Amino acid sequence: MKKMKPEALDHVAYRLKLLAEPMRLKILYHLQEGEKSVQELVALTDSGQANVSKHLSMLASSNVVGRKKKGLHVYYYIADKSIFQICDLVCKNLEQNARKVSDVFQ
Amino acid sequence: MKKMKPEALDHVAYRLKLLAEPMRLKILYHLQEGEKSVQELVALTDSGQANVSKHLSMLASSNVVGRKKKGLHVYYYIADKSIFQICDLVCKNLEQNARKVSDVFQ
DNA sequence: AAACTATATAACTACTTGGTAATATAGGAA
DNA sequence: TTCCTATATTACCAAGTAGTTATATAGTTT
Repeated sequence: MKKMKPEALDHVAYRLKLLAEPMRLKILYHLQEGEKSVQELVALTDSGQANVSKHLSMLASSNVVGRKKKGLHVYYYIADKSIFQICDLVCKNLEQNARKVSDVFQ
Repeated sequence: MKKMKPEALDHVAYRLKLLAEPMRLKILYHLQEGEKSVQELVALTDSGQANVSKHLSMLASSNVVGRKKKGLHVYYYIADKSIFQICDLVCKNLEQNARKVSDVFQ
C-alpha cells in the first residue's frame, strides 16, 4: 500500500464493497464447494430468487463468479479464487484481535 | 473460508465494509506514514472536518485506528496494521486480473 | 475572565443500496 | 401449439450512509 497510487484506492474500495455484503459472502461461501444453480443458492441462502439473481449479476459483472447455462438452469461458479484469500485474511486478523482481548481476561 | 462458521461471515462483511470506502481508505493511506492530527488529515484528504472526524470515529470504534490527545490536537494512528495486508492483497489480485485481460491484446 | 482553535456531535439532505413483488424472457415438457 | 419452470429484469420501497452545516465541547492564549 505504501507505494500505491492514490487513484488505485477507488478500485480497491470497489472490490472490497463487492465482498462487504453478508448475502454476497454467503453466496460465495456456498459456491466454494462447487458450481450451483440459482435455485440451489436461493434454497441455501434462504433468500428470494430476485435478490440472489441480482447479487450474482453484480459478482459476475466484476468477474468474481462465472455463468454457465445448461438448459433451463444457470450455474454459477467461482471465477476469481483470490476472494477466499481476502476473506481468510480478514477472518484470521479478526480472530487474532479478538483473542488479544479475551486474553486480557485470562 | 472452507471450515468457517457461517455466522463469522457477518463479522467479515462488517470489517470489509469499514475498509470499502474511498475516503476511509484515503485516511488510512495517509496514516501509514505516521500519526496525523484531524486537521492534517482534513488537508490531505481535501474533505470537511466533520466528515473526517466521523470516519475516524468509525475506524476508532473498530480499533482500526487509535487516538492520542495532545493539547488541542488529537492524533490518530494505525492500530491494526493488518488492514494493509488486506489492501495489498486486493490490489495485487486486481492487478493480476487486469494483466490477464491486457495480455489478451498482447 | 474572554477570545480563539481543534475536535466531536447532532441534525439534515441527498444518494445509494438491499430486499421484494411483478413482469419479461427463455428453454423444456406435454 | 400451450403449459410449466428457471432466471433476469424492472420498479418500487425502506434502510443505511456519506457529506455538509451548525453547534457543542474542550483546551489554549491573551
